[in-house]
Amino acid sequence: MARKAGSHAETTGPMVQAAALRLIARHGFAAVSMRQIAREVGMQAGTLYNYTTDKQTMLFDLMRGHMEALLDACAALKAAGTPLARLEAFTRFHIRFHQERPDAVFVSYMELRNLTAENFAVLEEMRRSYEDQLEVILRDGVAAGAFRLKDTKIATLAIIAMLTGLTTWYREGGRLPLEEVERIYVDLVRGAVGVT
Amino acid sequence: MARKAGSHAETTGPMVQAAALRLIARHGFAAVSMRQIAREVGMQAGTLYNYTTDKQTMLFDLMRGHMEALLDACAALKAAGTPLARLEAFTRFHIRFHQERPDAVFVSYMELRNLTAENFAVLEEMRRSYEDQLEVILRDGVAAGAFRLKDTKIATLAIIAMLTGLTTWYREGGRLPLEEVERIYVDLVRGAVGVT
DNA sequence: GTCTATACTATGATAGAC
DNA sequence: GTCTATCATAGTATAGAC
Repeated sequence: MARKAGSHAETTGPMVQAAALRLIARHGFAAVSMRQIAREVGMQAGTLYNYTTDKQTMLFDLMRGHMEALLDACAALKAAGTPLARLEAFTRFHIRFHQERPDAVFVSYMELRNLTAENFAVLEEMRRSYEDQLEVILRDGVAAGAFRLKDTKIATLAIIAMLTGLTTWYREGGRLPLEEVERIYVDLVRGAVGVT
Repeated sequence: MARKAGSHAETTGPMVQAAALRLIARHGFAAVSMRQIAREVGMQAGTLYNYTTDKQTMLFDLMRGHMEALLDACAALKAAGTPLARLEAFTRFHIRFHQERPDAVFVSYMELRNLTAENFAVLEEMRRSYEDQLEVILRDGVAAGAFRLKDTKIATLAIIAMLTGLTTWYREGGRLPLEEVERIYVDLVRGAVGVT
């Protein structure tokens, strides 16, 4: 099949997504215009509509893509070993995954209110599904007598908030290497679940 | 001093602030128009400019007001007792203060990127000052041999992130009363700092 | 202090030529 | 697939009457 002149769909699509993600993370969805995104990619505003039906869909696709990648990567974690070992693996996974994509994390946590009700519901379901992965570990640990927790649901939310908070301050090349930061958070999490 | 007809500065000013805070928390700063805020208060858009010089100043004043209230209330905490007692007092204070003002918290954490560089710097300094209150407690606890922490700075940020995360899910009348939720978080924090 | 009216700029999205 | 041009609407902010 011959390609038309000026046709670059396979590379341009991802470029549009990358530009949108970066600008939205920086300035917020409502503050970023389609013209800005187009300029960033080097095209005219109208051309963007070859890659998305509208601005809302653009945001939703970015956020869904991030959550899908998160769930896929999390599912690939081997759920073997003691609850403590699994908790450690989850902690390190969460830190690494989020630290590698600060823009997507930022957008996924900050722009929920700019989604339509339907799109919001889809993402909420995915978020809940991710949280469940951690809660199962916590429940297993409590059942095995390894963890001491009053409420595994609240502990789940508290731990995820604690770990995700890292993305607001950690920058590569800072005071500590990520390896060391990971170890520190693992210790904080171990303590929080009552491992002594 | 006679007041002009239609003059309600003392009550209208706070009403404008309250409407702006609520709308911005709901939809985001960039997504809310001056017209919307005016409509919420029951005035015309132009009249808003009797209460603020511009939209940016309006946002900044809201955020600064929140941080000032936070720092004042935190300073009023008696810094007495053991490090563990002070840590517990800080934990309960942070939870209560944030839970009472979900809109202000939301705005203060989400709209930093919509501030000018100068305004941002002011708020960053206030935030750092608040974090320092907790870090002093953690350092004292480590010095006294009561806490076991590898890095008090990271522990400070981790604990604050964990506690603030509560505002994203806690709603009055939910599964647990705030009193109980507080107790659970106190336990999580105690564990995180290595108190057994 | 509030209103109406308006200046000026920007927005999301579409149509049609190439 | 991209561009230019455009539509219809909405944005912040100001001026001047009352």
